[in-house]
Amino acid sequence: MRMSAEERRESVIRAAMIEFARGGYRGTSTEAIARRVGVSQPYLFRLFPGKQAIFTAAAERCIEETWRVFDEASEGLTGEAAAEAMSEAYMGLVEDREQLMMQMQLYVSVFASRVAGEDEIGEAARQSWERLFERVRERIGGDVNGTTEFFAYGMLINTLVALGFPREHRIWDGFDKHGEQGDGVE
Amino acid sequence: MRMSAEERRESVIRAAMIEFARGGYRGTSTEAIARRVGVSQPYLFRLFPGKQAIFTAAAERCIEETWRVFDEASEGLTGEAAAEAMSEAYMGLVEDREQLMMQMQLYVSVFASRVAGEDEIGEAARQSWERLFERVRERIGGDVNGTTEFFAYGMLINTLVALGFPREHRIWDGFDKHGEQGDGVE
DNA sequence: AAAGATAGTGATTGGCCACTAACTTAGATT
DNA sequence: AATCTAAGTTAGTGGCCAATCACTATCTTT
Repeated sequence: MRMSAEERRESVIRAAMIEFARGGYRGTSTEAIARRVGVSQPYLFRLFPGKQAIFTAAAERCIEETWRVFDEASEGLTGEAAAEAMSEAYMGLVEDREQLMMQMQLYVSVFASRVAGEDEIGEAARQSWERLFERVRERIGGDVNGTTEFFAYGMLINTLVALGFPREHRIWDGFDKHGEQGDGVE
Repeated sequence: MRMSAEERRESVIRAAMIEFARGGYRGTSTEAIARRVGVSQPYLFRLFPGKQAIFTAAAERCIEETWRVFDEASEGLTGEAAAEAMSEAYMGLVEDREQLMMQMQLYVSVFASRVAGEDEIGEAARQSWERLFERVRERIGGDVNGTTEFFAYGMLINTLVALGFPREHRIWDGFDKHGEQGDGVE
């Protein structure tokens, strides 16, 4: 039961990803996170300076993990083969929806906090995103247009999954014949 | 000052789009919406059954308005020309960010409410979205893959704008040479 | 075994917020 | 001018929630 502060922080981040993914920043109580961790609510504030910091940590972890999945899936591959491997891996990644929704929550939260005046979280998010983009680009082989297309289809996948379109729905039809055009999705 | 209930509802929806876009569902108080309308907060509950209903109305309006912009921009055009016109119009649309962020807020809220058990808002959102897709497809000329690509780039635009990447940023580079590949963005 | 440090809890608080109930004002109709 | 109706307000309530404070339990070191 008892563990080091660092280990606890780790499990808080994992729990926070799940809870924030579901409820967003404002819709998630620190109580809910603490309950999931199995720890008292006030203790969170010993591990993190505040709720905002927990969210930021979860968001950063979320993007990192995306790269981890891409990296594993495309290890040793390049070009089109790498893109296809990463696309397939991404479809699997969004399947469990926590990763996906945490991503979306991050996007809206960045905007909200920018409106509120503080853009720290946005600064961090942009950096993480750009790094992810560059890593994917490198893995694919340096093609900027191809990488952009890769992410474009990824963002559409995000939207359709978030909206709850089942994979059999005809809205997904445009993904089927896509290998022919060399985009690497599906 | 005094106006009919229907007119008031209209201005509530417009105010709600702005406020919900910034704060999301949970992060927006009915107080804030009422203040923007210039009316007392309890009066909102005479015009709408509850906060949720206000959000739903704003979300639906948001998607409708997107089509209105597409429709105007591409009137009389077909195929590639229509796609290009709509793409350009979309870049303008997301410029003022309210439309864009309301869209994103809708996506995360649909997921959240699905998790919470009620999928009514999701049902409505999927219908609106599919209709938008079909309308665009029809305007473009029936090509499913092209329409999918159109929306894919649209969703990437959403993400990059939400994250706050300025248009000069290199992350946008992949959009530049895009006409060559026949996608119609920028 | 004592002492110091680190992990963790219970109780509380001040503030916000969705929603209700009861009342008031403005405009049209007779 | 009186009346009816629809627009709008003031006051209030119960519930939730981030953060703080003061405290306890467990481990480690000497």
